[in-house]
Amino acid sequence: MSTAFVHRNLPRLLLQARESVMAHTRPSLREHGLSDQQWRVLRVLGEHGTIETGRVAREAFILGPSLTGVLSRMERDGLVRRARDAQDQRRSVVEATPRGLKLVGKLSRMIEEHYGWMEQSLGKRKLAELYVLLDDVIELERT
Amino acid sequence: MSTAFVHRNLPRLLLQARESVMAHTRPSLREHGLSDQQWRVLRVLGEHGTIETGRVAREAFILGPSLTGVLSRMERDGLVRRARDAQDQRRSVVEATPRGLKLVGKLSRMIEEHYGWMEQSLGKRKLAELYVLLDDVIELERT
DNA sequence: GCGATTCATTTAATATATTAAATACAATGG
DNA sequence: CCATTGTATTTAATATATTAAATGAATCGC
Repeated sequence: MSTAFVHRNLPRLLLQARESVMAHTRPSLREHGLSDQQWRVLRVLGEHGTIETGRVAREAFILGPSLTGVLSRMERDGLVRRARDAQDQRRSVVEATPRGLKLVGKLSRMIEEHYGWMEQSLGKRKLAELYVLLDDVIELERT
Repeated sequence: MSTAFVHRNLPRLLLQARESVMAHTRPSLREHGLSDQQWRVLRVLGEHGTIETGRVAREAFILGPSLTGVLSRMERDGLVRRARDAQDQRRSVVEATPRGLKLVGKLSRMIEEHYGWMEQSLGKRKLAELYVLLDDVIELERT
């Protein structure tokens, strides 16, 4: 009406695209009692085994203070175990419990199937292009 | 370590890309006392004038219950004004105050400059391609 | 007109995000 | 060694997200 925006709303588009992808995954996560963040943490633990919480925060893209709560709830639910790092008492390390690991396996298979579906419906080529463009945008920040 | 993911983490990439873009805008928003969500709302109001809160929710990509709180804090801060819709008493309508509109103008100019910078550093062509690919991904959900 | 249904928004309860400040430990220089 | 400085995590306070349920108003069929 009054204010004119020449360009499209890129942050909003990225948010919408993310929601669109997660719309397929989320119901499965919820069925297993996982929040988006808990899944991100679990996935990182599945890839790395026992690791420092600081690294979990970076890889799962969750800020420290949020991670504190996420991990304690996951501990409460028997998905992870925490301990102080023996070498450096400031740090703490986390690992998935057997139950947590089982969940990662089950859900990651499901998600890989989803990628297969996306490659078919969107095209393997386009998906690869998207990865490259997103990497480029992410790189811009480091400038 | 144990679990193997063949594909890249698309939701995470989209999240990172969004953060990367917002990293430029956010400091200006905060200087003016705005949260990300408040800016999204303000931007919508700048484009549409007086509109129903339901539409604000859709366009700003904020769920109803969250919007309730966002709007009351914005009202508290003198950025918007709310009223019941005369025709349909279930709905409520919002509009930006003069102060809110002034902010939209100032920040939208700043943001348009940012797009100019992105077009230069990333390339106008690539940015356009990204828009198309994101639209495609968003379309997938409607299938 | 009236009851059932539908629709828009809000309330409630819990989880997560954000920023600043606190804590607790480690590394370092003098 | 000890005081200083730096680092990892947590606490605190407020804002937002998420899901279900409640409220209040419109609509529909009869």
